[in-house]
Amino acid sequence: MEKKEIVKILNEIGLLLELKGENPFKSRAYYNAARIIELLDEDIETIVKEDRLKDIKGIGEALNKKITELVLTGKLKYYEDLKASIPEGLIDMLKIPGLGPKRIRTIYEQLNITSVRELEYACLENRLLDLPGFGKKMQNNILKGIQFIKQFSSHFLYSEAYSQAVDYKEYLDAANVAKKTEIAGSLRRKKEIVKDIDILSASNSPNTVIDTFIKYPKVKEIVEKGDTKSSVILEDGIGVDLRVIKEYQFPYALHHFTGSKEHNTAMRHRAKKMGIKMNEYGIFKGEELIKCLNEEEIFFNLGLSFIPPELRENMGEIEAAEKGTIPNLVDNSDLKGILHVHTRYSDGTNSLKELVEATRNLGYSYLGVSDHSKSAYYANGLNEEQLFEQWKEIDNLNQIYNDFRIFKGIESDILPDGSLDFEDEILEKFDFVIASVHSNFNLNKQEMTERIIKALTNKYTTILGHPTGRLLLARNGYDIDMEKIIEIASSHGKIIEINSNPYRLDLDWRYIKYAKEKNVIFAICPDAHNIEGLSHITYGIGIAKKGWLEAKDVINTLDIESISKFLKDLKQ
DNA sequence: GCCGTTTTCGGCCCGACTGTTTTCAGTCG
Repeated sequence: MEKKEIVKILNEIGLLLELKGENPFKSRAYYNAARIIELLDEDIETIVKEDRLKDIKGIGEALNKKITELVLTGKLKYYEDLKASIPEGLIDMLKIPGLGPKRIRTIYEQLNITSVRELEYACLENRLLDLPGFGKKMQNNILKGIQFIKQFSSHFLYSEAYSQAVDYKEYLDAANVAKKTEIAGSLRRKKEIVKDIDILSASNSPNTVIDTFIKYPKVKEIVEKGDTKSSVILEDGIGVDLRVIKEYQFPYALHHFTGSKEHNTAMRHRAKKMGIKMNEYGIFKGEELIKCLNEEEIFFNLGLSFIPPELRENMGEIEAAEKGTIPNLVDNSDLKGILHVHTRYSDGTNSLKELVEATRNLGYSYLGVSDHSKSAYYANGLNEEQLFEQWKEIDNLNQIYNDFRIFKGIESDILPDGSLDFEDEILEKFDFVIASVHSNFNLNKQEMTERIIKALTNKYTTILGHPTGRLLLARNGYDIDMEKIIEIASSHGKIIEINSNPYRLDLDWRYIKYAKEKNVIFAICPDAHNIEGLSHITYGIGIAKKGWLEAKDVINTLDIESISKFLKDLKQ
């Protein structure tokens, strides 16, 4: 059984136990185990077969037995029984804001309601009013919550949320009501998908800040308004939380509200072991505050070097900070050039010359052009004749600039049988070849993996484009064995793309870290279809950071001479 | 259900807000 599936089942058991009203620490043990399995670099089946599961901290006798049963038989009786004992609809109810396991249990036990739709009717009939702990307001909120989840999906792309957050922050800054305001939460950690926007302000008069906060013109609904905290929903459905603290508390609160929850939990455990209490208001030795002017000093007081927000996912960053091995993360300024753009020759909207000028004006020293190949008829892919025409134009432009170089590339479709889209005599003339899947997504896992591996091991392939093929919030990636593909990329010296398009952000950062450990090299590419698209590269940088990448791991941090040589050597 | 320099039981991270109460439970982050 697949790791992903095991993780899902363990999490679901945790949830079901909560709904059953079991010991909360018991369900936490399952959540914890799910996370441990999720972060395993090694193949779970191997671990189980070698009976090493029980050696992992957090997996005891009972979980060892259950996970082993799952991995070996693909089933778990305990889970089946548990699931059968609880109506499915109760899990859906958890999506309603303000409803947690306890209240759902009450609703189920007292009113025998088993689905969101039934719950909605019950609210309209005022049947919740008589339940213990419920009242008119609660019933209204549940109704509103049901409307809300009907109307909006609960997640947003990083790029969308980030631009909303920046606008909100600018509004607050302009109002000049707080001494400091920062965007925190998953946005600060640059997660590819976020649930809401977290904003943190420092002020001695929090009410003024909150009053200003809720008057933001784009606010559609005020969900909560307290003395230090407020939540609103914006017109486009995204929720925004504001916390106001005192100025001296700002670094502690910034760390706290940046998260992740898992990182914070691990940090508090560490602090506790050192006799330090840690919360959003400070770190304390007994009652006494340990003064910190910034996050660096907080980490320092816990015996750690600074951990960049992008790494705070409890994926080994605390251990690395303890050892002083936090990587010097790649940054926008490290990039010397751009690869993977589309021009008007295929489905781009700017001319080659316009893109070259734009790239040059942004301070880069080279541009790798990669229009679609001939099979991509939907994207106006280039045939040989059009290709020769483009090469001629590139040659001419390369004569004009002495400080800038255009590389001839292609984004070649990976055909269903794994072959590339041109004959070898054409392929060998490119400076670089990006191989990407754009069709026949529904092959089974083995077929798809073999297809991609065949393309990847093609002599002329330089870069594997958007490796999982996912479209965030819209389409899951193809069914492939990514570990295997990463291993092949590593052993064949092939580059893996970090596609910076905000809908893709592909390769996923969780795999990037894994691939880096296998010595894979990356290219951070905008996949731009117009001049504005060049700026997407900054999202790719965020994801590269989350994958622990340094400049040396990224091919387009090389200067013109080095990358020319690198690309030439790859073809040998 | 897990864990152990307090080791086989008794803890397990912490605080704000809301809505319900009349001192607190539940939810959320």
